[in-house]
Amino acid sequence: MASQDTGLTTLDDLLMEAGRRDVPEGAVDELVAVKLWQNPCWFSFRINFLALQFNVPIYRWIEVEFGLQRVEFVVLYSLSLKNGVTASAICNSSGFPRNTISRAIQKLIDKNIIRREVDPGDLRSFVLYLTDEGRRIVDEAMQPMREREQLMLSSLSPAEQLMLSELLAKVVADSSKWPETWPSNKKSSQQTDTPEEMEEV
Amino acid sequence: MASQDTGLTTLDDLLMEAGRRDVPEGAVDELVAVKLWQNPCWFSFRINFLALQFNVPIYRWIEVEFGLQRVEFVVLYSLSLKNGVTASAICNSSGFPRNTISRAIQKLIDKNIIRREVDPGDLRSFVLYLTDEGRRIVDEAMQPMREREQLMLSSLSPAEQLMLSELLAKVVADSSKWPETWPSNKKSSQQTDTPEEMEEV
DNA sequence: TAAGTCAAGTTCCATCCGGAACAAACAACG
DNA sequence: CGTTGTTTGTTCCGGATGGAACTTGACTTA
Repeated sequence: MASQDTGLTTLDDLLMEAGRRDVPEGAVDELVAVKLWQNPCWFSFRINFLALQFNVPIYRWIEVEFGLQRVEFVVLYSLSLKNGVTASAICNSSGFPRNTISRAIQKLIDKNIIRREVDPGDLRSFVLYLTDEGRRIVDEAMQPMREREQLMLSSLSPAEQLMLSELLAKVVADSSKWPETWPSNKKSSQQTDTPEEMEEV
Repeated sequence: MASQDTGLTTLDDLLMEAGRRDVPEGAVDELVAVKLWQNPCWFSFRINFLALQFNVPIYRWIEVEFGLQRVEFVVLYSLSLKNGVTASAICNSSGFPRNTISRAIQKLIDKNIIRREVDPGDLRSFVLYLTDEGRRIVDEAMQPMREREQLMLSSLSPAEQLMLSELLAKVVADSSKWPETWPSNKKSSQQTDTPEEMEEV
């Protein structure tokens, strides 16, 4: 199933098993080990796993400490990096749908954490700004977030961290080329497929 | 706030801006560019962004094509990598909470995509197996998933992909050392909600 | 054996989420 | 100017989600 068993090691096998020998047996949970090293989709597993390892503790803490949902904090954090952006810009850079972002913005305005002004150049859209309270929250949240990141990266040397940062940046910078629907053009292989009426099941 | 403005370039600045010069101006959305290169939490942004770029199109397609939720497919995929595991093992390797996984398992059993048997060694837990139908679905889903991954990695050379795989594996393999609550040493929920001095640095 | 503790799964329920439809402002074009 | 189509943001609503409490089985200790 993986690759043809020719006895040769393919590039895919190399990619999949990369780093295996550096890790002692039993250092990770058994199913995690399988997902790491016998997984054709090694990349998506690794980034999803790491994203959750960051998000779950951090957003739980933010919820307890500041009473903010994950999406609300994403909006707040976006503004802390660049004040005066619109809701749609936050959507595009975060991946959340419009209505979810819209609701989060409403809540943040009610809580007096951000404010908005009509964009004079486009009466449909609003430009968002942090309030002093919003700035205070972000500043307070930043240190634990950075500490968690640094803990997660602490098994890598500074040179390795630099390499990882470069590689990930290169991949992200390529993202505008990827189609948003998938599989892109080919209509799903097997015949007799009336996409109109899949309601069943 | 970022680093002391000494005029020197710190390691943090290097990490944050890594790869910037390789990307032409305007190749990415403006706010994405800021989140990439002026973001103290560069690592969590990059992995979260990439995870969403993979998940959103793929899980939307899986939903349409097979009528499976994301969590259901995660269970299914886990079993395809290692048959005969328990619900709790899937929780630990995926990051979803127990009850969410439990519900997904129920639905998959109802749909005849997996089956379960009582673990003879521990009557509390069940051992899960793919049915033929489950195997068929995973086999059919695998190719588009791999294609999406490869598209996302296509800006990297094979050598760079190998390096990225090794670095991510090293980080994941270190994950058992990270505490599940954060910040680890500080007090928690019962707040004396006065957001005071301990955070000032 | 009985009590106490822990671990695996399940159920309850308030909340959250996102697809789809919608209103309003812009843009293009005759 | 109308007409038509696109973009921005909001609302509706059914289904999904996860924290907390609960049930049952296993393990520990006396």
